[in-house]
Amino acid sequence: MNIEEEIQIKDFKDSHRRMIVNLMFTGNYVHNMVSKYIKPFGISLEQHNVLGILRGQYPSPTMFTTIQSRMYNRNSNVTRLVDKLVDLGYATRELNPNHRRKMDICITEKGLSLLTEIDKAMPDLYAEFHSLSAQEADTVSQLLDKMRG
Amino acid sequence: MNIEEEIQIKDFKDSHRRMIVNLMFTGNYVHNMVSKYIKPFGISLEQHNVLGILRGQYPSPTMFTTIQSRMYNRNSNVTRLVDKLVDLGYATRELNPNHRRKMDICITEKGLSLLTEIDKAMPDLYAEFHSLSAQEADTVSQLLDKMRG
DNA sequence: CTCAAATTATTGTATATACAAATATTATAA
DNA sequence: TTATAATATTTGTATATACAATAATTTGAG
Repeated sequence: MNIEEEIQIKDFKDSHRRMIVNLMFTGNYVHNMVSKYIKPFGISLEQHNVLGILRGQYPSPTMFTTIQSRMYNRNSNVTRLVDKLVDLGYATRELNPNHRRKMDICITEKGLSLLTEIDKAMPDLYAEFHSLSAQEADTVSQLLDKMRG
Repeated sequence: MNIEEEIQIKDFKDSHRRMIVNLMFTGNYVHNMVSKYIKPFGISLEQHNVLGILRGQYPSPTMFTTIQSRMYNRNSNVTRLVDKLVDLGYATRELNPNHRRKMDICITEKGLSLLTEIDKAMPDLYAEFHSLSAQEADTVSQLLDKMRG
């Protein structure tokens, strides 16, 4: 269904407006799809995003600002997301011994196992996006990168 | 900057994963850009979205489910967004006289004026997206429509 | 007609977003 | 060295998201 049908707009004034609306709508669409896959594992998409970043540095620790700069949504409040992950036993947080204003955030073994579990289900999720070919998916990525300038 | 540099990922496993991440990231990027344009007018992007839908039906009223189905984000809680718009004097809400379980939501004159004001600033906003040509913007829209199936 | 099902809107709750202010620590410049 | 600026994290607050539960009304099958 095209974006006009999807949200019942007769016609957009120009191509850029259509694209902007389409990007916000489709961003939410994708977010919802991925979110529904991750929810059953007991964490949110945003918490999963943080865990993935921690795994990328593992076994080195990561600090808050680094996590924030690598998230899909940089407005996320990393302090509170990490709080949750620590409560759940998926991450640890301690003061960096050399720079006492920095925090060392680390993924735990339990966190790594959880990610492994979630990874197993991922192919099923990605399969839902195969109405586009790999080439078309690449085209989308290239155009989005160019759009953000 | 491409998505790998943007969120510091060395390489994605495949084209579809890169696209999915890129869509979530870029959806947030666009949301933030548009949001910052609308904020100074005293309403949120989501409230603006509702007002636009109400204007589309004006002078006919619109009911909650119709608003919800046409929003960029369908998980929005329309009751509370409309509450806010009514408080601000941009919309009215009354029981539909023929179907007492439906509500008639209408944009006010004040709401229409606000939208007109905001529209005046829009070309400046859209200009920020012209790193893509109109053809490229159309290609993005077509591929997103196809992706959603 | 009557009762169950469907529709429409509201409310409740936990989490996330957006943004500003506060706090603590480290770096730097006079 | 001391004051100032920069960095890193936390906290506060208002709004929005996500989802489930409730309530009221209308529809429709029997």
